[in-house]
Formats: sequence, C-alpha cells, structure tokens
Amino acid sequence: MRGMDRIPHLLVVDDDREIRSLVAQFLTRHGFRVTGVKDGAEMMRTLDGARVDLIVLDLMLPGEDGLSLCRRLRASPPTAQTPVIMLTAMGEETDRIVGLEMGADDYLAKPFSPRELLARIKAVLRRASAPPVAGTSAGGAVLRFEGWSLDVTKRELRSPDGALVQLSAGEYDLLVAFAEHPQRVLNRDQLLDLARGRSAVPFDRSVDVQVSRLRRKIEPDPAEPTLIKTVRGGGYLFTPSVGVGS
Amino acid sequence: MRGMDRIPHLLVVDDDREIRSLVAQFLTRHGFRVTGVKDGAEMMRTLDGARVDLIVLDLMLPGEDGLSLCRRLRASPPTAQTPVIMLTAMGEETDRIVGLEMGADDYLAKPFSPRELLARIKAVLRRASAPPVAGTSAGGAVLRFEGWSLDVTKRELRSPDGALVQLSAGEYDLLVAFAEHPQRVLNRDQLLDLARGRSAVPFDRSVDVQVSRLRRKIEPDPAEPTLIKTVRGGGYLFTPSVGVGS
DNA sequence: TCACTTGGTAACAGTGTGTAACCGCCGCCG
DNA sequence: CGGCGGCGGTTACACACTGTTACCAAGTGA
Repeated sequence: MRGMDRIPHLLVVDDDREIRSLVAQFLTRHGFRVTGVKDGAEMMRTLDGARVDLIVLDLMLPGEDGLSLCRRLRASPPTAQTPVIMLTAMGEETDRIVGLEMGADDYLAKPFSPRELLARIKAVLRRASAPPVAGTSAGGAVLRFEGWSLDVTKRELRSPDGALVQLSAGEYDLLVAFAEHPQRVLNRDQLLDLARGRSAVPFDRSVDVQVSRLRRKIEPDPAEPTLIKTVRGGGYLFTPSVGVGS
Repeated sequence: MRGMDRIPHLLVVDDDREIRSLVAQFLTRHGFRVTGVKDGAEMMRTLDGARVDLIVLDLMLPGEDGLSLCRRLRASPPTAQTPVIMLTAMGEETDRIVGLEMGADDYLAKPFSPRELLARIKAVLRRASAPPVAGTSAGGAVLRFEGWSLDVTKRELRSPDGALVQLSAGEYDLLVAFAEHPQRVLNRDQLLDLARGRSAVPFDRSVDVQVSRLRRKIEPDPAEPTLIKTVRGGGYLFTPSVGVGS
C-alpha cells in the first residue's frame, strides 16, 4: 500500500462495547493499530493526543451523533483531511447520501462483515494516501517511464517531449495503478480495485474502455500498443520499467 | 536474468509440512536454494542468519499471520526490499481485498500448480533484479536464439533483422515454453502445461495447431521447419541454443 | 503394396477484446 | 434554472484468437 511504511492507526467510535471489541480485534489481527472509544467526547480526546489515520464512526451515538461529529472533524484543520468511514444501523438510501454529503469517505450499513469493513478501510486509506501529501512512496512524487513523467503530487502527466498531456481523473487513476505495478499482468478485477476501489460486475467492460481511452493518449501507435499490452485471458501488462524521482 | 549469477535463495513459510516439502522439492529441482520454515518466528530467525532473495509466505499461519509479517518485513530496512509472494487459501472475495494492497509483490490462491508458483517467482525475481532506472527502458530478461530475441518483460519478439513480430498470446506463451526448454523433446502434455497451465483432453490437437501457427510466423520455410522440429510419436523439439541477455 | 497411425492445416465456431456510439450524471455558467 | 460539456459506464458490433473438427499427406510396418 502506498505510503504505508508505518502501521496505520485507526480510531473506532461505537457505543456498543461488543462491536467495538470485535472490530478492534479483527483489525488488529490484520495489521492495524486500533483504538476504540465509545462516544464523541472520547474521540476528541484521543484525537488531541495521537495521530490517527482513519476514523470508523458510528452514526448513532449517545450525545452528539456521528453526522455532527463528522462535520466538526471536517471543520478544524488537524482532522479536516482524516478519512472517515461511517457506520449506520439503518441501511437506507438517505443515510448514505447524507453520510457522504457530511464528508464521510465511505459508509457501511450494519450488520456488516468485518472483511467488508477491512476492504473499505484499505480502499479509503489508499485513496487518501495519494493526493494530499503525495510523496508517500519512499519520497518519490514522480513516476518515470520511457521518457514520460507522472507527477502524483500534481496529478500531471508529461510526455517525453515535456508537453502536458490532459488526462481525465479515471485515466489518471488507471495509469497510476499501472505505473505502480509495472511488468506484471493485472487482471480486470485488480485494475478496477486499484484504480476505482470497486469490484467488477458481470460483463463489466469499463476497464477495457478506459484502457482504450488511455492508449489513445499515451501510445505512439494505439493500434499497436507497446506501453500497455493486452494479455488475452489475463488482463493488461504495463511493460516499461518505472523509476521514482522528484 | 540480470544480477542472477548466484543461485537465488528462497524462503518458504507455510505451516503445512506437506506443502512446504513439496514446494521445496519442486523449486530445488528447478535450480533454487530453498529453506522451508513453519511460522513467522522461524522466518525471522532465518532472516537474521542468512541472506534471502525472495519469500513465499502463507497468509494463514499459526501465531502472527502473513499480512502482519509482510508489514513487518517491509518496515525494517534489511528486508524492506525483499520480494514476497503471498499464498492464500481463500476464495475470490479475499483475493480482491488482499490483492496487491499488502505490500506483497504477487500472490497466488491455493490450490496452485507448482509451475504457476515457479512462473511467479521468476517474474518477481526478474522485476526485482532490474532496478528501475529513470528514463531508460532498462531491459529485463531477453531470450536469444538464431538472431531472434524474445523479450519476456515486454512480451515482444524481434526477428533477426530487428522487426517486431506480432504474436498472439497463445503463440507467445508457446514460444516461451520452447525457448525455456531448448534442445529437449517436449510432448504435447508438457507443452500444454507449460504454455497453458492445463492438461490435455482426449484427441487434443490444440498444440499441433498452435505449433503450426507459430511456425508460420518464425520459420523461414514453414513447410521445412528448422527451429521447431516435429518428433514423431514424441512431441516437438526446439533446436536452437538459447542465450539470456539484456 | 496396403492398412493404419500420426501430424499439418483449412475451416468453423465460441469466446475475448477494441472501440464507436450512446446516455445519464454532475459541475459550471449565463 | 436550464443548457452545456466533459466524464465514464454500458451497449453493440466488428474483429482477432483459439480449440475442435475434418480431411489429407506423410510416415510406418507387414
């Protein structure tokens, strides 16, 4: 995981002691440092004293509720960027909308599987570790290959002759996924996960189409790709060796 | 393979004694030095005392699990760069979650074929031994025969006059199988296994047809093959001697 | 020589991939 | 608001790839 050289510190906020301890155990087993607290007041105290990488926040809490807490997190600088995953007991559409609008990065309806939570946490951390404090991967903010340079701080791509190449957000994410895993065959599921943080649905062709669009912009001859090769039945292969630099 | 003048030392970490010994035997037969251990504690002890080029790490282990171990490897300098291939016993959902996010260089779902593991090990070692250098296309492993060069990093074949020859995925895989086992009669079963990872069904002629198609592209005179000879009742023989280079 | 086995390859069909076109979504701006 | 333009997922269709089948030629042994 990009920039994950430290063990990520998670803060779980839920008033149900049982859920809290189950979740904390599970996440600890999977390599995270976990602090569990029961309400917003404790959350704020914890945040004062420790750096936290991600907050898992129950919507229903005694005292101030999750939504309101989320808003407060977003309002003050030290935590304005800290990712939040919201837990809600109700699974209604409106919750989701409200939750996401409040500034949560993702949301999960109870009851949820720990594995699902784990997946969301990783996805959110991965997304969060990219844009703001980029240089995460061993100090390298720029990925270089075949004369191209991909600046992950500015989200900019420059061609070998130094020209800025306009990429859409999706094309950029896909290219980063490729450049971070060069010289290996990535199947469509992995690409979808790396670039979009989601998994494939049956007959999902979105990766193919995005690859096609990306090729149009970076391949000398899109009809005969050299940078992104197709591996029939396998996926795609980013062929250049990639260097990190600044 | 560049920088591969020593015999690579692999460390296999799996609590199942049978798997461990099977894998170790197989990899030893294929030219690696293999140490097998049963858990994370033994792994760490081994790493203290010996240099290891690649770790094959089971996800499910007694005590500390593979994910957590992987993170610890990454965290401390001596092993931060050591490639890890993760083995996972679980199904599809887990693949996605576990995916490439844990700092492993590759992963393989159980049950896997030893051949598949071998292929991944070679690929990972190849990537690891070609340290990324900005700008240059720092050639990986290239197989050379009779003036032809087969770049297994870029999946490209160049004819003696330097022209790119378009191969389909199947033709490419077949040619790699041949080039990695030159001057040996390979029967159809072996070829199918090497190139497709499957075994033959009754009356399976697919190898014959693919050989025919491949000959059309690489033999000076496909009617009178010289590179890929037919051994009646035996299989096929790749006649050139093959060199590795960059 | 004939009968039989084995391999070469054309033709076909099922499947995977490339990509143009379409459409809904969203942010932007008059 | 309402139109607009970019984005990205979906669909559709063309085309490439590959396993199967069929037929023929080459090889083999009696």
